[in-house]
Amino acid sequence: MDRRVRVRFAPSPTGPLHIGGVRTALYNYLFAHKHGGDFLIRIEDTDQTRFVPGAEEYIIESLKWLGIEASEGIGFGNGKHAPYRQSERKPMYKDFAMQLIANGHAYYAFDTAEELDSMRDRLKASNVDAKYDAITRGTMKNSLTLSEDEVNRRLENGDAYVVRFKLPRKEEVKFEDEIRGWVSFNTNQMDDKVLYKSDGMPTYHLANVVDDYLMEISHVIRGEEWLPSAPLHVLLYRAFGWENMMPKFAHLPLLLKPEGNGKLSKRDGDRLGFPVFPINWIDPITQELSSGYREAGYLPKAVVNLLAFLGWNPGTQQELFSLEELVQAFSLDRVSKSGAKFDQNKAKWFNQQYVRQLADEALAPVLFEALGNIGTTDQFSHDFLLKVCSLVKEKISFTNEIWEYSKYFFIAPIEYDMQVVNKRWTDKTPKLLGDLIEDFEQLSSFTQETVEASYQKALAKNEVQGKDFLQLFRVILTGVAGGPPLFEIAALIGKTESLNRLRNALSNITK
RNA sequence: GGCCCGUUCGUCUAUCGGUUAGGACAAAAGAUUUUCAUUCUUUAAAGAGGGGUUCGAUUCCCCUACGGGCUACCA
Repeated sequence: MDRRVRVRFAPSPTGPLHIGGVRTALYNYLFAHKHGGDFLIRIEDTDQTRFVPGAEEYIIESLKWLGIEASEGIGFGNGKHAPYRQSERKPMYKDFAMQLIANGHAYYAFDTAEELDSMRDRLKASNVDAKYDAITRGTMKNSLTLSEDEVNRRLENGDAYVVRFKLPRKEEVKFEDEIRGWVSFNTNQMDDKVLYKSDGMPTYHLANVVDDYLMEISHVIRGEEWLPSAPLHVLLYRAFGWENMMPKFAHLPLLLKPEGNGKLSKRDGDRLGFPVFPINWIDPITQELSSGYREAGYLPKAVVNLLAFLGWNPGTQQELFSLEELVQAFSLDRVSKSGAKFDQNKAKWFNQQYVRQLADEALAPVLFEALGNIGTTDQFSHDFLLKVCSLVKEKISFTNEIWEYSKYFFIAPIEYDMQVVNKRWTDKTPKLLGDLIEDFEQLSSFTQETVEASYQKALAKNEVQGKDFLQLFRVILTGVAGGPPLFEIAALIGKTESLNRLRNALSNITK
C-alpha cells in the first residue's frame, strides 16, 4: 500500500528538549522531505502533573533556530487535524477507550493505589513477576471480576476508574522495524497497561495510537526507549481494527554519555562541559541555567550536521552536509542500530568548519555585541569590524570566541605575554623601538607594506635578526603571542594607535 | 531479577561471505606559516570471547560476556 508519508515529532513539554530529541525531530524532518511528505509537531501533554511552563515554547524555538520546520502542528500553523495538543484533544479519547471496552479489548479497573501496591508486594514476595495481567486481573477489582450491577453502580456513583487493555494471553507479537528488522515479543511478558487514566486523560499509549491514526501517520520514527511498548501499540491497532492503517515503526538508537554509561540525560550537559540542549534553558522553579548550543557559539547548521551523523551516515566520504543535502542523502536503512556516544571533539570540528564558511557580515554582529558589553561600539566602523572578522575567523571554533581572539583590535594591551618579553627583550630593544617610532611617524601611508618596510629598516639599523624580534613586536602591539599576520594588524589599527602601543611598551615594560 | 535491543580503531562509522578491514575526529611525528590557527605528509590504532554453517567468515546461526533500554494511572 502506497500512502502519503506523514511523520510526526511528539515531545512532551516536561522540560527542555534535549539533543536526542532534536535528533529524532531532525530524522523525522529529513524522512518527510525526502519522500515529499508531511512533518508535523504534536504536543503530548497528557501528564498534567509533569507539565512545565515554557517547555513547549522552548521546543518550538529550538526547532526554529535549527531550521527543522514542521509543515503542520504546534508552532508552525495548525493543519487540518487540529488541535495538535493532546490536552486539547482530551474529549475525543474517551470514546475510543469505550469502543475498546465494548468490543472486549479493554475493561474498567477500580483498584486503588494501595490495592495495586499490595498485589505487587504479594507477588514479589512469592518471587513472581508483579504485573497486572491475564493471571492477576482475576483477583483484582475490575469489570471482569465484578458483577455488571456492581460495575454500573460504581460508575454511576462516580468512583474513580481507569481503563486497562485486556492483553491476549501468550501471544507472539511480531512487527518489522524499519531499522532493526523483525522484532518479536510475547504478551505473557507484558501487562494490562492503563489506557485511560482516572483523571480523564488518556495515557501515552492510547493517545499516541489514536492520534497517529487520526492524523494519518505513515511512519513512527522515535527513540529506542519506545521499542518495548511497540507491541502494545501494534495490539491496539488490531483491537481498533486499524491494522491496515498501522504506521511503520523505526526505533532510533539512543545517544549515550561520552564517558560510557547510560543514555545522555538532561543533567549531563554542564557537568561534562558541553551543552545537551539546543538553546539556554532556565528552570522556572530553581532558576538553574542549562546551557544551550546556540549560546555556546554553535551554528545551527553545524548542530544539524553533527546530529545527523550521530547514528546515520551517507555511506560516502562526504561529511559536510547542508539540511537540503541531508534530505537528499537520508534513508532509514542507513541508520545504525547501536547507541552513539556524543563526541565533543567532533562537534567542535563540525562547528569550526561552519564558522569558517561564515560570511564576515554574519560574524560581525557577534563582535558588535561583545563591543557593546564594554561600551565602545561607536568608535569603530562597520568596515573595521568586518576586517577584524575576516582576519580572526579562521582562528576560532565557536562564534563566541571571537571577542577573546580579537579584543586587541579594539583595546590596547594592558598586560603582555611575559614569557615572550622575558625571552626577547634585550638591551637593544629600547633603541630599536625608538627608531621604529621615529620611522612610523614619517610614514604618510600606513599600510601592511610600508609598516613592514619600516620594520625591516629598523632591524637592519640595529643589527637585530627578524626572528629575534618579531614575536616581541607582536606582544607589544597585541599583548599576546599568537594571531593573524602582524603587519596587517598594525595597518588595520592604524598609525596613531600603533605608535601609542609602541610608546606604551617603552614605558610599561621594564625588565 | 524478567523481557527486548545492541557489540568493528579512544570516538563516530564504512564493509551488505573473499578487502593489505577504508574514512573522519582525537593522539603522535614532520613540513609549511617569522607566532598562533590553518594546510599538507606520515605514524599508531579495531572485528568482545567461544562454538558452529561454509572452500572461505567482521559479515549467517547458537552460546557466553559486556553495554543499553523497558519493566508506573511518566512520556
